[in-house]
Amino acid sequence: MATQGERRADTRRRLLNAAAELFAERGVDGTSIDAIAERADRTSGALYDHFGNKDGLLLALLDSWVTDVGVVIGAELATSTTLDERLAVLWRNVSAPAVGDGRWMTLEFELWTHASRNPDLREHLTRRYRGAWRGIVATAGGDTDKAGDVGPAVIGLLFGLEMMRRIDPRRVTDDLAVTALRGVVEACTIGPGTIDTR
Amino acid sequence: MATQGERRADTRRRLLNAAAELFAERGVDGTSIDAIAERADRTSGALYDHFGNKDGLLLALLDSWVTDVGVVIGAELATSTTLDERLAVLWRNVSAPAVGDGRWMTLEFELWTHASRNPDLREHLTRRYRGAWRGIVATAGGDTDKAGDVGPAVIGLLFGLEMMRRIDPRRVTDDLAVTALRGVVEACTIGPGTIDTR
DNA sequence: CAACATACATCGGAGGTACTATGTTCTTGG
DNA sequence: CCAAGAACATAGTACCTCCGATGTATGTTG
Repeated sequence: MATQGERRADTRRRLLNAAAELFAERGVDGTSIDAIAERADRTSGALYDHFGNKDGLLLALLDSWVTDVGVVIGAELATSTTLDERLAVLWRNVSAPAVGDGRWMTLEFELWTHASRNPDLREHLTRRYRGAWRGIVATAGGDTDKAGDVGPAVIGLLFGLEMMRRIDPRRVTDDLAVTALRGVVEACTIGPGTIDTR
Repeated sequence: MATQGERRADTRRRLLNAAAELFAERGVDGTSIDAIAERADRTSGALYDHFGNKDGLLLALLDSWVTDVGVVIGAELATSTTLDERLAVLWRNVSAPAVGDGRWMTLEFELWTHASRNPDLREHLTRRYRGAWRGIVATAGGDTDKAGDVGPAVIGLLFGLEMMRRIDPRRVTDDLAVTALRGVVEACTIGPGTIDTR
């Protein structure tokens, strides 16, 4: 019934979903092409026809996640006014993202690790993160000279806090995250040692 | 000439060094037991006799790294007085550690990823990080109620900043790191919104 | 120097891996 | 209705992997 294009798009979704699940469960290296194809009710031949090889699948998966999460964060930021609210939005989308059953950051770290040894993947990640850093400046920072530094600092803290939360969830509360994030934003946008009480 | 114990200790060191190199180069999953043994000029039989399996080797390697880096950090902290100096010490030992030719954090992230799917490893890491968090409180924090939170926040920021630095080294300067770390310390130890200019 | 222990090597089974070349079925434009 | 090709399956190659049972040389002890 479905046209060829529709069927192809469906299998692409199936393969990406299966890969996301298995990568999060067993890791990228621990997941075989055949296992992904099997969970997607397809065969390895279809997978290679779509993505070429394992890295191609990784890149495609990465892109699909980024657009999904980006859309959610953008929508939530649009309805928030204060700095604390915005920081809470960022943290919530890292610690308990609406998309992907909490598999996002697991996958993100995995992709980062892989990128540190794969030039193509690394270049891709570099572009992504630079975009995210710019978004942070627009979201949290003012227009000071040092405001540019707030991007890597905030994203870094978000990621690092999530790592610590995975180690000990009780110790990394939402309040702690927002407090720490505010500290970084103030330090990076206003300058060392002086802060207004608002 | 050497006694049995000395030879065994030497083999152990060789295997650990080989594993550290290969894990950093190709990743844990990308490294075979045979490759480790070969680089150490031993065989897989010796490796199994020493560590039982790959996870045993990982745990042993983890312990050796932690003690090494811990000693260095401790020594450097002892000779530093101001908060900024101490934070700079922490950052330097993360971004350019004296031990391991910069392979430490690569390995640390790898181990973290592995631990997220291996209960034994995770428990091990949990204990390690809790110890590190306590060390941070003693190093950077005062004795406020919220001072306990400074541990996960500072370690998280250190790790996250290093992740960002790997993506774009020029954007994450030492000054940025110390500034951001100070912001987190102040926000977590003193409380929200108010900071003395000293 | 006999009796034993230690430290490591050898060898191989059983299975998994990424990837490819070639089929097969179905859609679709003319 | 039919040829062209898209979408996927099949079956295979060539290789690598962990792991352990067994063998052996070296060290140590009574």
